[in-house]
Amino acid sequence: MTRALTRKGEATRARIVAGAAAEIREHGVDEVRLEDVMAHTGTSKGQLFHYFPDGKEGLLLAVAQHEADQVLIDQEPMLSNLTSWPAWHAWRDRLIERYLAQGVKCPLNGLLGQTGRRAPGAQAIVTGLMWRWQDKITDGIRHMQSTGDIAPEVDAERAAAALLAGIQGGVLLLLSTGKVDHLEAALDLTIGSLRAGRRDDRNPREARQ
Amino acid sequence: MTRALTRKGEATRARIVAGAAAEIREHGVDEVRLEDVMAHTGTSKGQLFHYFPDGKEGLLLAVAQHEADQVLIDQEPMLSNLTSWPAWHAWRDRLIERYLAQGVKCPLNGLLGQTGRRAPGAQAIVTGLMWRWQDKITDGIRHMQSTGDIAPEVDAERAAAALLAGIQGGVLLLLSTGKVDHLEAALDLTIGSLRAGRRDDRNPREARQ
DNA sequence: CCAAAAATGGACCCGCAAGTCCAAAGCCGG
DNA sequence: CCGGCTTTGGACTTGCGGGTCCATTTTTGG
Repeated sequence: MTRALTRKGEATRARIVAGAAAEIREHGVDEVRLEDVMAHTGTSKGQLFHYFPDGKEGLLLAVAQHEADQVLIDQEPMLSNLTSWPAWHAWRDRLIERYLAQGVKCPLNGLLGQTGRRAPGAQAIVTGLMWRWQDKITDGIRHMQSTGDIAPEVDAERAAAALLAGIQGGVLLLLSTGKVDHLEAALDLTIGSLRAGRRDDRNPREARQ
Repeated sequence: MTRALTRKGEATRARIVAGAAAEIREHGVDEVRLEDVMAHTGTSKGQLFHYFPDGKEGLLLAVAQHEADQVLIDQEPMLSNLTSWPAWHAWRDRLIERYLAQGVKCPLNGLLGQTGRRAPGAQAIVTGLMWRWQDKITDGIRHMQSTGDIAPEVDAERAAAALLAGIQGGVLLLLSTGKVDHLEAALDLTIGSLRAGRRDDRNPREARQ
């Protein structure tokens, strides 16, 4: 079925995905025309539809997956080794460095806001990315708890969720304000709070209507 | 100049903006055609271009401003009166309730990801919204410091930035996962951390390369 | 070296939706 | 009640860009 790709074909397909991804990062999803991708990758319309029979839809989906994977890869090896405070801060620095460098050209932005609405599968890709990301953070917290660096009362799942939210929001605000301040603040305060090792995690009962 | 609008004209213009906003919330920016807005608001193409000479661009900008204002209005009167812990939690509950109800239909999503790229001015609108939002939170923190409910060493600006980031990320994750967990976690942990009233805010020097 | 299959190029089609235009109402002040 | 405005309606134009098609070249396996 899916196996009918020559070595050369495989290469071309990859080139298209990478080129389209770059183009999208640069100009945003709905600014990018198939023609742009063709020009940027040195391919013809025939090839595009040869490798992506579903047209733009399919291509976008492939790009989405590509970008989602890249997000986590860019955080390695730190993300998978959150086993000491220096490691955590190295990860923090990597995140800030990466997003600062990337600036406004955010694949996530395109993924969520735009691709999300279009391709039904893109939603799943983003969701999957988020869960994988959060799981990695959770693992890190659990490991720190096993070494006694984080208080055992902390709800690892929940703390990871909050941290991930801070990161996403920080990046979002970087996109609109152009400043990393929010990302830095969110990372530093949340990690600092873990480091202080108390249970901030108060059960949200009282004010519930 | 800008004054050539009858009472009736004013009403029609407002009707168009409100209708377009609703339509966009429901279906997303780039799914909405002028024709949809016309149908939904009982207007004709002539009127659209009469009131928005810049066409879709201008209409989108007006909608963006309308939605941005609404975001803050929806948090009142809580947001402007973060003067006690119960008030803070009432605000928290309002936020969660609002975004839970709204679900996937997020104006921000459209604003940032989509309108942002298109209209250059939309970026400014979002940025303005974020600063106003953050300022309100900062005021709340400062007030709590004045009453001794939050430790004076806390950097109000920075803490507000982190909290805002958590909120934005929480909403973003609500959009992709459909769960409020992240928003809840971010709010509860960050507010809880303020309430515990220590300086999580450690200077991020050490790990800096 | 030879089919068969895959890879490539690019001309063409076609629908959609933004934007234009103007003619017909409706409203307003004098 | 009149002349000129704003307001409204909707037919028409237009260009863009995704998708189709097929002819040609290259690769592959035997």
